[in-house]
Amino acid sequence: MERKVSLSPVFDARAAEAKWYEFWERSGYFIPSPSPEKPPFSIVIPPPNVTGHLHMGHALNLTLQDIVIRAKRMQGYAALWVPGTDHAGIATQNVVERQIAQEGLSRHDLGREEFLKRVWEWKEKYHRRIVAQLKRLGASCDWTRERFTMDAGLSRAVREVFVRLFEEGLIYQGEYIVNWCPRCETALADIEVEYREVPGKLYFIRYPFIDNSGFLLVATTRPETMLGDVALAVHPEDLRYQKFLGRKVRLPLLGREIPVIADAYVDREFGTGVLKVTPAHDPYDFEIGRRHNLPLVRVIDSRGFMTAEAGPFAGLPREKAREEVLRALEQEGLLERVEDHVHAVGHCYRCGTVIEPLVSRQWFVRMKELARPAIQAVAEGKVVFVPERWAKVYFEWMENIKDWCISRQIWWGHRIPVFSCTDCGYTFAHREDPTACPKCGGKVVQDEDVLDTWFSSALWPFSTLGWPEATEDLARFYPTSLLVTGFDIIFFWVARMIMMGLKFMGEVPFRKVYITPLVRDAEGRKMSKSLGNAIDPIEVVEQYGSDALRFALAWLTVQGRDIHLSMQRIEAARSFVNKLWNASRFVLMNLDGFSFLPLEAMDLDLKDRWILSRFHKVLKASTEHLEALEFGEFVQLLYDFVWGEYCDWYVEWSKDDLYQGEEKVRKKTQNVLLYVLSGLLRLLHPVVPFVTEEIWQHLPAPYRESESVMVAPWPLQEDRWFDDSAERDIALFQELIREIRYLRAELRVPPAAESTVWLNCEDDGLCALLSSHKRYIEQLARCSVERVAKDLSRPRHVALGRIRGVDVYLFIEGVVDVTLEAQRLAKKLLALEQDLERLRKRLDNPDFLTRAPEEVVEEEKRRYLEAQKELGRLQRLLESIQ
RNA sequence: GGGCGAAUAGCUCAGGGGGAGAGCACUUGCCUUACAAGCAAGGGGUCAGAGGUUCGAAUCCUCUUUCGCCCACCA
Repeated sequence: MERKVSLSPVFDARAAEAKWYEFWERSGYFIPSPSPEKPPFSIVIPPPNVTGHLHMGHALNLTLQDIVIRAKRMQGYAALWVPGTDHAGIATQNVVERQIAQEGLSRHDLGREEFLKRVWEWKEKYHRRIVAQLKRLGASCDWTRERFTMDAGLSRAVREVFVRLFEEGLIYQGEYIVNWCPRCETALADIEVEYREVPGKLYFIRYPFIDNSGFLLVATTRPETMLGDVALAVHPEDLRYQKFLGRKVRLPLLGREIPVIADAYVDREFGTGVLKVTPAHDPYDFEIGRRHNLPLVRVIDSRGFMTAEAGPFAGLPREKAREEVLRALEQEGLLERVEDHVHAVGHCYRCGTVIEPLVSRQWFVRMKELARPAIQAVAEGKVVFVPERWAKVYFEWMENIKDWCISRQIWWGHRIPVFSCTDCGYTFAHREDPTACPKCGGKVVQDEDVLDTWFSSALWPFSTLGWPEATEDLARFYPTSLLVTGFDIIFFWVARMIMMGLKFMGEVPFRKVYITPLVRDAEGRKMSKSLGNAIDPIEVVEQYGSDALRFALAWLTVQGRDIHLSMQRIEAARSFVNKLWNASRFVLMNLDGFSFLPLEAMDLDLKDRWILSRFHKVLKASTEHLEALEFGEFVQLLYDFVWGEYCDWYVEWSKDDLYQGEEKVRKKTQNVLLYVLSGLLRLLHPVVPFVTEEIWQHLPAPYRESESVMVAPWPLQEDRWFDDSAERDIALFQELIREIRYLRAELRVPPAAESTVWLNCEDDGLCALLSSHKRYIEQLARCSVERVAKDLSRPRHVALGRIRGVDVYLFIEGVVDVTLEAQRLAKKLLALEQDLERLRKRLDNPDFLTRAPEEVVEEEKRRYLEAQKELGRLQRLLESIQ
């Protein structure tokens, strides 16, 4: 069978990407095999925000998931990757609010229904965009199973979960102080608050006793909240203040009389040791207030403005109120001093606004009870974190878990399915929307709030598979096999999925959690739009191709360190893809007269046995790395093998056979080339799916084992191809070739000129090996090996080279520069002497001889003898030229 | 305040109890019929510092320094 192949010298990534993704999807390859004998392997995608755009973190995440899922598919699993998107409550609502703000409108102008209509429109538009971006990366998701956190099925799951938790008393409503974003105008969960160190001030304010017998000095960072003070507190054992307990002070500016109380929470060391208590605006003051039955005085409203309670400051925004309060205090001489003070201030994780702790009525989930089995499951290894250390982070949080505030005062999300009767006041959760009060038949109204977006995310691994229906998918693919996500959402998402999975499925949601590193820029800074250092993955795909990006990301993914992504690294990856492409072109362009031969039927020579040995070792090691989710090591091994062994040596040596070998030899080498290439394409396919598919499609049968590399079987690894002796021999040839190349380069032999070389070997075995394969040397060192013998005497006009066991005599034009020759050899001699010295020291140490393992001692002795022999020969060689 | 991670070539990083590695960058020479996104050769490092364990430490332990991250109720 003859094939004429003409392929461009540069891989056309763009054309391949469009062509092959469409082909794979059309062929149904992304859909897991229904065949029951195939074991299941499943991943659910961390659903990207529907209105978001793909950033490098996603690209990394998706690449790693795709690598695993593609490999598992080839390894014979029914591999399912469930795609989907998240409605991302606050984030999405904010985006749409900003958009309508450009029309001069607020959501309240539109009304709930109209506003939600706009969000849904937005969602449709951006959903298409994000899906298109996933596809460009090559993600082999099963799009027939795509889900959205607010689609009908998932909404049902959310409602089912809520109602069950409600009925079990695990969801409750209460009036508590919560983190409030005055810009988003909603409550936030504790973990949705980001604390940032900001330089601030500590203000020392005098609170005069009502009998004017002096004052207490209080330090605060938030003077405006003093308007809501209801007490001063000191530590009960603080001797400085005990005498004031029970007395009253006058609240500056407002004149309210407030008591001095004792509470152990107060830190005697901080400030003056006197704490102003503002239960309505500080979480810990709230607790103190409860303990002491103090009233709540709200001076800041839900939009961050001062309330009527703030007296003369009513209506001011909180920042302005601070200034005014300070000015007023100063005027009254009550502001004693101001100190610089750095402290952590909470910000909204969605919009960055400073959080205002406010008291409001919210829904909470009791977490302790849910957390207990989830802690146990991880402790027992039912869920394994990779890298392991993240389990510690998980435990730490879970063991100190607080109740979860799940209500949000926004419109975009799952409406809380709690209804109350306007007539009798009966409040209940319900799976369907009720038409009337079940108690009195009166009119019911639904709670206005929606659920935290993470509530629906927590159900993702089973809701996407059809729960609460008992679907086949659920039975087959739950628990899922692997979750790939970032450490930043271990609390938000991973922990909650484990809790909910155990609660509602009675089983963990995934067996393994792979925590990806963070993608940073080349300088190690977080990639962000504001820094302008973000590399847009889609732009990279446009410029370098999806394969290059995927390869670069996987290459950099090693345990225990963030990724520093640079364009240089992406270029290097692109170069590799092109290298693979060109090596394949070479193989495909040299298939004249090809016909298939099984390896067993071939007359394999040294280089063939070597490359097959190396291939099977690499196959074994790389497969193990992949199984262990060591992506960087997996990729590095293949990179080194493809470039440093297959291309640099085997392909080069094969040229003799292909260009001038007899037919039998040519066929043999064609088959070895194809055998290894076909294996490499399959090994590399999970990382670089497009280029491997493009090449695969050009492979001759039977190396193209299937209609697509995507559904080809993983290469079969066989130890019987391991051949240490061939590897040792080839290593010698490589060493020798490098020595001759080195001499030629040093002596400035014109690259086109062919050198004459004699090889003086120290034993017959070496002679036989080198002379029988002297073409290996001639091919790659551009020389003619005229003589290979033992005890060759050194001719005049040669440059001297030396590797273990072999003197190299390289014939040169004109006079030999003895000084240079001596320098070169002396360099080697020095290295050898140092080696010998180090070995001698070790062997002279009786402790080493007695305590080191025997094989180490033997090895060192062997090295010593070899080095000694080598040194002798080298010295004689050096003497002979002087 | 507690915890975690990192420090190795100019840069980005692998490795890991017994001979210092890669990519990029750099120097030199090559458009050699797969590839100049390439080929060949070369220079370059007290493996952060100090102790300790060990026959042997870049590697394990302790401390220190620097950087980064997470958690935490000092207003």
